[in-house]
Amino acid sequence: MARRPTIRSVAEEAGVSPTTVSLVLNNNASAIPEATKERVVQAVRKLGYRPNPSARALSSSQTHTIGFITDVIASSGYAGRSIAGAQELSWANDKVLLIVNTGGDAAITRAAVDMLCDRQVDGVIYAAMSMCGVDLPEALLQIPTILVNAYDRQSRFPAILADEELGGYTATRTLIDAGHRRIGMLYGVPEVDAGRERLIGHRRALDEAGIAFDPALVRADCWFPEGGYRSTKALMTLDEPPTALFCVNDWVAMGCYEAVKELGLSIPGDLAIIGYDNHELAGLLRPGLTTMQLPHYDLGRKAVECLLAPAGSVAPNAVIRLPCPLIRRQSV
Amino acid sequence: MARRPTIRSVAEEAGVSPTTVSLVLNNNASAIPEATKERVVQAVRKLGYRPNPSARALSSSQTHTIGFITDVIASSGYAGRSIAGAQELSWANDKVLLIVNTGGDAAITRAAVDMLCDRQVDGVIYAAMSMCGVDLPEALLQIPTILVNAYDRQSRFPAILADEELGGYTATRTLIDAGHRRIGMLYGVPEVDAGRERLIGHRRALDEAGIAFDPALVRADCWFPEGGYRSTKALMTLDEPPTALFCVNDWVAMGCYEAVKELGLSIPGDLAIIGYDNHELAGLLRPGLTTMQLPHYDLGRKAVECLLAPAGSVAPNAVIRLPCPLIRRQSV
DNA sequence: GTGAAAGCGCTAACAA
DNA sequence: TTGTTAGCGCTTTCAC
Repeated sequence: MARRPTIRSVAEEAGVSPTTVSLVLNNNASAIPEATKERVVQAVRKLGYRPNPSARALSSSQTHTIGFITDVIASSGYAGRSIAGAQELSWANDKVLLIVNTGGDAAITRAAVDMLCDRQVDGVIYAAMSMCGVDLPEALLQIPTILVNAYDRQSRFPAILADEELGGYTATRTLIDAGHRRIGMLYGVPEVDAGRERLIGHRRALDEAGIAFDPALVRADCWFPEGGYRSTKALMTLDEPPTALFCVNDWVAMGCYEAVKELGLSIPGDLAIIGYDNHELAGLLRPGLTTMQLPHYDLGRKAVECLLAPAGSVAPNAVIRLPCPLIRRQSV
Repeated sequence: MARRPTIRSVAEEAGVSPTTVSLVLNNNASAIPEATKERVVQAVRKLGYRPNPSARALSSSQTHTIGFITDVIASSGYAGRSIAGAQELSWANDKVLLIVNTGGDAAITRAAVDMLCDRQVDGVIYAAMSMCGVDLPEALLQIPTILVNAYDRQSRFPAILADEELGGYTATRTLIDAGHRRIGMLYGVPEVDAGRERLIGHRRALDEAGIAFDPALVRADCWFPEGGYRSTKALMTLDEPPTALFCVNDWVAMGCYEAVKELGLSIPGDLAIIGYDNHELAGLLRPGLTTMQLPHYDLGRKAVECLLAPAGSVAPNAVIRLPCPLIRRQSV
């Protein structure tokens, strides 16, 4: 099998030294005349030369590689989108992603971090599948690190998060702008940070519009369709039922749909509904579900952007929040 | 910042040469007495020595890295599961996954393959998100390559696929075993290979049970809930309606559920339903949807297994089919 | 402007 | 059984 050309063969072909070739290829060739450069470039092309990354890594300690650690690859497909976002921006910058999935296991996480240190990655992205606080191994302090959809309990690393509060605000605001004044919220379980923040945003929108918050219109314990179904039935039999509902996620919204249908009401005529997550089925419901989209792709992309930024330009305790776009369909 | 220990420092600490250390660390130490080995191991531990992968790669041309190329990271989350499967088995074998997403672009695919060659990966996995034939760059012939959820149009690489035919058979067989004789199928669009194969399996199960195939009970053009809804309504108003339905996917099954509910019928009493895909919502439906699970995780795992197997043990034109497990819930 | 030479940390052929 | 030596292919310092 034909050996690949080396920098030496290129140098010979161009009639220069390996140093010159290296200089030209790495854009450190400010002092080299165009003519020489051109000869080198021609030789490279002619031989089809491609530098050997291992050799480059050994002598420069730069691998052009970014480690991407995930805790749990949820079946939801969200992980995939963050990975895609990170991968695409990496690719555009000639970097490549090294992936490890820890299953949430602390020992594996430690081992993964060690492995990434060994491999001299340029940076590490730690992505959690459901937003939460995490404790990460000390060793990560040696490498530029950034968290996605998670925050470090000790604030040692910057975090990129979806702006859930703003999302909750926007969702409710959308309902208000559509003319609603009696707006309920099917709120998730308190353990989930995201749900809590969405509720805060919901209340802010209400306040801002001068609508008194009515605890009777908020139902907790909704996370799956079943909960949405039950809560909707309960709310719609109130003396003064809501005319619009903000659901903590699309699953809950699906439960609403079912309840509304059974009650013989119509969406959005009798009840406007807005969800959260832009689940793959949201667009297939009848009517299409208006919802807030989690910016997983953007989170991954932003993480790489931060890693690529000049050292020090992102404070270690920075928290960057990315907006959740509103996906307008027909349910509001 | 303290430098990492090198093999030399370990050798000095242990009072041996770097060669000896290398031999011990790479299990080529058959000729080295226990006592010496022990000294080396102690020194390694004492110094916290970890070999430098770049250096190792440079001199051995082995990177312990597997390239994983995906075409489109679908929102369905399936990509994530194949990646997880591949990653976990890789990890268990001290290998690591390098990920590239091509978005289905041929130029990017070529560039990705070149990059993986440059980086001297031990092997390449090409995973497509919906099962299909693909044309891959020539350059891949130089590296052990295996396809997941896709097959090479020129049969140059082995492929790992879900056994859709067997899945279709098992689904229908499940219905037959539950006592049904009039079994319909809501069959997908003909362009999708998977749907066609599921239909073939369906007919085989019918044949085997001596049930005549009745074309009136098969409806094409179902892929989303809407289609399932319409087709179910149509089938259930037949003179002799089916007592069971095999849906080409869970989305279609969801449409069935809605139609059945509207018709005032019950599942599985009046109509048994079995789906395909084990969508994340399948378990949240009432009643829980019995369905066939796509073995994405296993496909990824199997791919790594093949790559790790001794060279030549997997024929280049091999097609390995993995079964889709039946997920029993309450709809049959 | 350009090149020689010394590594980067490890492996492996060969010698002892 | 162990050590010496010569690379692996590239970067980078320093001298010409």
